[in-house]
Order: sequence, then C-alpha cells, then structure tokens
Amino acid sequence: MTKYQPSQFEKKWIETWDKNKIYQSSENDYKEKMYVLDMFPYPSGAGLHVGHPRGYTATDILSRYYRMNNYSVLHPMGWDAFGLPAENAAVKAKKNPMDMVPLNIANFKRQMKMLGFSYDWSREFSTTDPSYYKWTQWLFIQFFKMGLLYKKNTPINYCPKCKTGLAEEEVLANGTHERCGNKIEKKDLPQWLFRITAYADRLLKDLDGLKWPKGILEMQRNWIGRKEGIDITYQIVDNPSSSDFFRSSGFPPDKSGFPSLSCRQAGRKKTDDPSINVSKSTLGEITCFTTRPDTNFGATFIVIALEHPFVASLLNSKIKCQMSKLKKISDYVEKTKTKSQMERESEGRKKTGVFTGFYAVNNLNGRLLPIWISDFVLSGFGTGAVVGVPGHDLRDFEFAKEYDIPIIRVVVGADKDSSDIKQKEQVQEEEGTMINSDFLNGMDIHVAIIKIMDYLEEKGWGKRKVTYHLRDWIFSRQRYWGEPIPMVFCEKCAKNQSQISKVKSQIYNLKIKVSDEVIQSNAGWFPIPEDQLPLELPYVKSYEPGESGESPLAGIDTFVKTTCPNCGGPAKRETDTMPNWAGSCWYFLHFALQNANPKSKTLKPKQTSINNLQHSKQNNLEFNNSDLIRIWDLKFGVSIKKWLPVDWYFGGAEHAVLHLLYSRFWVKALQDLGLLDFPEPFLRLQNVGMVLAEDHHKMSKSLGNVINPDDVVSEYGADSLRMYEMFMAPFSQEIAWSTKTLQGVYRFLSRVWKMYQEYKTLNPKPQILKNETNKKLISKLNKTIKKVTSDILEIKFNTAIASMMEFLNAWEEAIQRHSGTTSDCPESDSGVTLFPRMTKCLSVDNAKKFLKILAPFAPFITEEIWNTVFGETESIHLSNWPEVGEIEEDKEIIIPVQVNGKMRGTIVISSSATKEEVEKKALSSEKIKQYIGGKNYTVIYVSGKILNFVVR
RNA sequence: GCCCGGGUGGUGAAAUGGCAUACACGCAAGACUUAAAAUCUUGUGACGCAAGUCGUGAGGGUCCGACUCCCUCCCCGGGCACCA
Repeated sequence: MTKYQPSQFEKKWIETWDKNKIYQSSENDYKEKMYVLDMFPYPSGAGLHVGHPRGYTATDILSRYYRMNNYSVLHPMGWDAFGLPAENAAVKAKKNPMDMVPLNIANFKRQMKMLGFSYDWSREFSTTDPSYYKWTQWLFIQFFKMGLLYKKNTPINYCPKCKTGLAEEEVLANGTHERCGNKIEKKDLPQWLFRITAYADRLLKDLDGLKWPKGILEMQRNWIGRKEGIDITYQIVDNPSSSDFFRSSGFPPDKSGFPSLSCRQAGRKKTDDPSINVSKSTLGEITCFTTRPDTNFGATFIVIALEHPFVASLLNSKIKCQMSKLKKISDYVEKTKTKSQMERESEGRKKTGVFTGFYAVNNLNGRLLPIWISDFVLSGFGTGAVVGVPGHDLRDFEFAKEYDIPIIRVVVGADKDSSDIKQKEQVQEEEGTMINSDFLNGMDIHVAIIKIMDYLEEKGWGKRKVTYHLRDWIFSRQRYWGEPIPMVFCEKCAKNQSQISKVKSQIYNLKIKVSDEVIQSNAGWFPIPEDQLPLELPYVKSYEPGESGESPLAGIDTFVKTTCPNCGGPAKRETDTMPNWAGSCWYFLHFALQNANPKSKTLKPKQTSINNLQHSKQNNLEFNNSDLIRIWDLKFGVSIKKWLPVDWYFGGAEHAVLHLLYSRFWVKALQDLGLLDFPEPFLRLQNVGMVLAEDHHKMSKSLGNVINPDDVVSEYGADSLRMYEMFMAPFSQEIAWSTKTLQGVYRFLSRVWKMYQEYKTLNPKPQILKNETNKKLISKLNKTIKKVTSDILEIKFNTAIASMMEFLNAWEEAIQRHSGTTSDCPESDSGVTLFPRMTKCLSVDNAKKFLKILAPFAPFITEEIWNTVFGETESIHLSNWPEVGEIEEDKEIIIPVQVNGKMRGTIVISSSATKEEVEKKALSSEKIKQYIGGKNYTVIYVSGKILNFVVR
C-alpha cells in the first residue's frame, strides 16, 4: 500500500485544474450567484505569510462548497500594489517599484496556486495596471464633477518619515502613523479632500442592514460619531453693569453672576478707556454646541478654542480691548499653539487658559458668563466654543477650579442634594432629575433636554444641530507610487472671477449639495480630458520623496507642464498622487465585470460624447449624467448586475475604519451617480484572526520566528497547512503557530489516505450491505454531513474538521471490530473472499460522500483518491455536495439522572419510554434510591435528555 | 473614562439552559523493532487508597438544573478619547 505523500500529486492537480479551467466563473448560466471575496493583498517582497492562507482557505472552502451546491461562484484574486509599503520597500532595495511589483506578484501567485486556492485567475489584475487605474482616475473625475472633491490648504497629519500627508484614519491613537509607527506632525499643505462627511448619515444608517461582526459595526459607528445637540448663541458684552443689552433683556443684574471683583473693576474703567466702549453689535456673539442643554442653568463660563474667530478679532484689533489683556492673550495663544501633542500629554492635560475680559449673556437667566480661551476646546469639533457647566462636566470642573471661577451649581440632582460641588468626585455627568433650573425643575434630564431645546429654538436663541466625529478624507499623497491625480491647474482661469460659473458647470446636478466654498476652492482646477486617460505614472530614475513636501513628480517638467483644458493656455498638472486606498475602493466592482463581455476589455469610453456634453452644456447647470451611465454600462453594466454586491467578504479587522469605510463611501457615491443600483458593497463580513509565531509574538524577520508556507507545504503538503489553519481555533480568533498540531492534522490525512487505499481493488463493485454496524456508521456519516454543512455556513471550520475526525475514528473502530470475520463478503471469481474489512462498514457510495465533504478543506488528497481509487475522471470539485441521508435514532438511549440537580447516575432505556417508565427505571437503582432517602419528591423529565428528582 | 471582544484541563479548544472538557496536541504505559523514528493500543480535570468531594476569572441572583441568562467586581486583548 502506498504511503500518503502529498508532494507526489499536488503539483499534478494544480496543472490539471489550471488546464481545465474548472474554477472559471461564468455569467452565462442561470444558477444563483455567490460572490466570495478576500481582501486582496499587497504583494510584498517577502511572499505569503502563513497568516494569509487562513483567510484564503476559508473563502476557498466556501467557494468550493457553493460550487458543489450548484451556485455560480465568483472567487477572484488581484493585487493592491500601489502605496507606501511597496514604495518604501523599493526605496530600501534601490529598485523602481514598477520593476519590483511584477516579481512580487508572480511569487504570490505561485504560492496561492501551490495552496490549491480555486481563484478564477482570468480576472486577475493589479491596481497598478494602467488599464485599471485609468478607471480609478475616471472615477476621481466623476467624483470631482459631483462636487465631492475640493482642494484646500489645510493643516494635516504629516509623517516626516514617509514624507507625506495622511488621512485621520491612518493616524493611530498614540499619534503615530499606522504603517511605519513614526510620530505624526501637523503641517500646512494644499490637499485634495474628499467630502465623505456629506455621506456621514447614510454611512451610519446603512450599517444596520449589514451582517458584519458587531465590533466592526461599533467601530464604524464610533468613528462616524454622530451626536445630536444644539447650537446656542450668546451675545457678547464687555461690561456687566452698563450694557445696553443687559438693560433691555429685562433681567435684573444677578450679583452672583459677577465672576470676580477684578472683572467688575475692569468694567468700571469704561469711561477712562475708550477701547472698552464698544457697542454690542460689533462685539457680536458666540455660538456653543452642546449635547446637554438641560444643564444650561448651571452654566458659569464660556471657553473658546485658540482658532476661534473671536480670538482673531481680538488679536487683529477688530475688537478693542485693554493692552495688558491683549498681551496676555497673544502670549497664551502663541505659547500654546507651538505646544506639541506630546508636551500636552506630559503635562497631564492640566487645564490652561486666559480670560478675554469679555462676557456672554445666558439668555435663560441673565447670568454673565466670562469668556475664556483654552486649548482644551478643539477648533475642529462643534463650533470651537463650549459653555462651561462645572457642576456636570469633569473638564469644565477642572477648568473652573484652576481659575477660581466661582459658583459651581448643581442643576441635576439624582440624590436631591443641591449643595454646591467642591470636589471632582461630586461631578455627576449622567442621569437624574432637574433642580435649580426654573421651568425644568423636577423633570428627568432626557425630558428636560427636549423641553429646553424646544424652548431655545422657539426663542431664537438656539438651533438643533447634528455633529460628527468623521472628517473629510485627505486624499493627496506627496509620493511617487500611486495613481496620478488627473487634474490640471490653470492660474489664469483661477484669477478670472467669471470662472466660478465655469466651475459650477463642471458639477453634476445631483442630490449632493455643493457649497460655494467648495466651488470657490476649486477655481482654476479642471479634470484632464477623459480621452487622455490613463494619465500614466512616468517611469523615473529618482522617485524618493522630496524634503519640500512636494511629490517627486513635481520635479518632472514634462509631467507638470500641460495646457489648460478650459482656456488652452499654459497650465500645471497636479503632482500629488492618490492614497493606496483609492485602488481598493472599487476593485471588487472590477472583478465583477472583467469577463462579462470580452470585447469590453478593449473598449474605450465614448469620449466624444462626454466631451461634447461638457462643452455644449457648459452654461447649463442642469447637467445630467445619462451619458455617463451609458459609458459605464457599456463596460460594466451587465456583469455587475449579475455578481454584485459581494456576498462574503473576508479580511483582517485592521481595516475597520479605513478600507471598509472608504469603499462603502465610494459605492454610495456611485449609486448617486446612477452607476450602481445598490447602497452597500459587502453584505457579510468575516474577520480573519491573526496568526502569531509559536512564541506568541508577531512573526518578524528580526525575531527569527517567521514560518514560511513554502517550507510547510514541502514537508506536509498544502492540504495539511489548510486543514491546520482551519482546525486550530475559531476562525476569527488569533492563533499561535503550532507545528505539533499541524502534525496531528497530517496524521489525520494519512489515516484518510490509508482508509481509502483499502477500497482500491473494490471498484467497480459498490457494496451496499445491511447489518447493524453498517447502519450505525451510515447514520453517523449522515450526522457528519449535516454538521459539516451547517458549520461551513456558520464559518465554524474548526468544529467541522473535528466532526470529520470523529467520523474517521468511528469508521476505523467499526473496521477494527469486524476484522477477521468474513461472512457477508463478496467472493471473487476464483472463490476467494474479498475485502473482509471494508465491506462490513461503508459502501463505495458512502465512502465517496465522506470524501466529498472533505474536498473543500483538502482539495488535493480528495481529488487524488477520487481519481486513483474510484477511477473518476471528472474532478471531485465539480461533483455534487452529498444529501444528508437517513439518520437512525438509537433504539436505546442513555438518560442522566439527577437528584436535586446533581448528577447521580445514568440509566439505559428505550428511546420511546414514557416519563413514568424512565422514573421507574431510575428508582430501581439502589444508588438513586439512597440519594432520595425515602423523602417526598417531584420529578422533572425532559424527554430524552434528563431526569431530575427534586427532593424537599 | 467610554465602546467592543475574551477568561473552561499541562496546551489549542468543544459545549448557548440538560452527563463540563468533544476533537486535537502533550504526557504516561504497552505492542511492533536489535534499536530509534513512524505506526498502533490503553490511560490521562484536581484531590483522594476508596466511597466520594471539588471544579468553567471572583462574588451574588434567577431556575428543578447555569460555562451558558441577570447584577456587581477583577484580569487580558482591541478600538475611541480634553468630542462639549
């Protein structure tokens, strides 16, 4: 009998499957579709990590399972090869990434084939292929025309090591870059920004319908960070006692509202100091955002951010104040602005600030709120101004303590304690009933919030508002290795004010609102004509990032210099490139379309039509996108409808708020353009758990603990690696590599091999024998088929494999029990009894069933046995998934018997026994009787499961 | 601080209200072998000679019965955070 030696046949099957194209998807059948997708990898120079096959094996099992269940399966693979990692690796190796990437791809592909993944390689592409990024650029242009992109000089996160700007999502909580771990700096650079915030509400709402891991959904919700609150506007006054506003407001001056004596003195100086004599109208107002307007009766001060316009007004003397105050203010602002995040943290976030000398009036009670400036208020959130309620907000409390702002009033009293707060521990932020709050008194805070919002809006003092944590997406990278942004800037057109209407005419008139600010900031920017796509990334000698904060492309004259698509004069191309996320935002669409119409591969978008459209309708703001849809449909329409959206999507949890948010955004935007008819790209998401090294650390070259899949396959075969990675632990859980467990799986496959070798001479006479052992084993087989089927669909591969192991154990045991007996065995022509062991157990038909359920997990060994043992000529992977046959219930069952809920023994009884019979049988046991001790009892019997005597 | 996920033998882990530890690893003993490897067989939660007692991070609760449901707390992993 031959030994299980995977290296002897795995290669053969890779070639055969390839040659026969058995995994190619087809649009041209009427079967139900199933789109099973992996997050496509960045092809690094190191080749596949053993972590990669974990996800890929899972999608492979699903794809094979669905194929065997008569689905039309789309299971593609491609390469996410643009971006920082590839470029940094290339810089290090002193090779052009354009030369390195194809080599890496070839190696990745070899390894994936080696592992037997059933990808449809006819759809393979790389994000770096000009034929692909042509469309990435085309989409950029469509988004520009939707008014979703704007160019703005903005303080951004800048990685000094990678020498590029980054999106908020790429900065980790500790202020480092998620790729390289370097500290992020703030830098002012002109950037393309994507208006993802325009989709915040839909991105949030549509999460509800997705079958995604709870954790990822929560992370996206938190990242979007929707908060309902109200903007409350406060009048600014300079002098508490003499303000016109104050008199006209009808509120008597509340003495307790005067924060300190010194302030009052400052007010009295009014007549001597003309700078203070400013009328109410020029002082203006301050708007504060709050989610807790219910506490507004307890407000005692206002704090504004350094960047707040009021601060600027003070500093540039639009609003005059005392010189001494002004000095203090400018000193504070200067000092604080240069403070780094690190310094702030090392100070333990101690509150700092400076008083402006001005006050705001709380309309609710006429109280004067001194206006302070502090860096704990963020300019980027809400209105950059907060109203301080030290009684109910810890930060406000700390600030009030720091600067002796008196009167810490309690307005929510859960325990009816209305005394003022002295200590930080007394600050109570949530739940309770209103006190000291006029007409809100006695209400629960949730009721009070609604009441006060209604009141403020009615009076015109406030307006309900929704804010988000989500920021617009910074889309420019000052690096070489990315899709060139297909935009041209013309200085002449930018200066021309009539240009604004031209910019407007570039915008599709869709439901997304485009503000004048966006239009203004895009003045002078034009997409390159679409017939010039792709705008190819030039092959260059020097592509290292520059020190100047400019992309290396900026140094290439031939790239930069172009003509303005609008006026025909000299203009400059954008030299920033797109982030690596761009290519991955829509690759799942491209997979779905590539084979639809072979001719479409060479089809160019109908440029003439769209260009004509642009010119003819330049002055017509009712731009419509029907021609655009025609272009898209020509290339993509039919097949996209067949395959999309993605049914199963597998990948690491690290993309929770990056790729998974960005691609959802693009799909929604494409839906608004009329190009897609679904709102969400990925219906089901599964997280792949990480694979750590045997020492529980991350695998890394420097630690020398890296396991190479090539080595594993050459020693144990691809099937063992696949099975092992599925068997180790629940799928989304992290695992540490264990060669010992891998050997256990290899042992299992060896036993499978051995078992089927015994069938070799049995063929072609399928035996269906009927005896007790046989029936029990067939029943067990059917249970196993049932279990494996449901476990695959629930992504519980570990228990699916365990149940197959259990079955093999039972099968071997059954054979063991019958070896030696020869009755019921067929005889050969010469009268010799054949296969005494096998015929007692499973017929060929049933043996094939087991092989089939193992096939998605271990495609090589099953195909080899299918072919060499059973002589099948068509692949096992094209066969039908076995039906679950008859599962015969045991005639006798074991019932555990409890007394007062404690296990005291078991009884064996007929499965049809009644409660009374079970009870009687249990009582016949001396042991049980002893525990009952002759006392009164009641009986709980769960049919077929358990019997419990409850003794009082 | 807030939000997720988790805590079960020597190890990876099963069990979602009904015999806790399936399956696998490891370990021990045995068979085969000159020997080793491989393979196979048996045993293996803890304490105890045994009867038995205890046992799923800790404590409480619901229930005839809790790894499973509820409450309080501890620990580990991940995410967010001066977000008003």
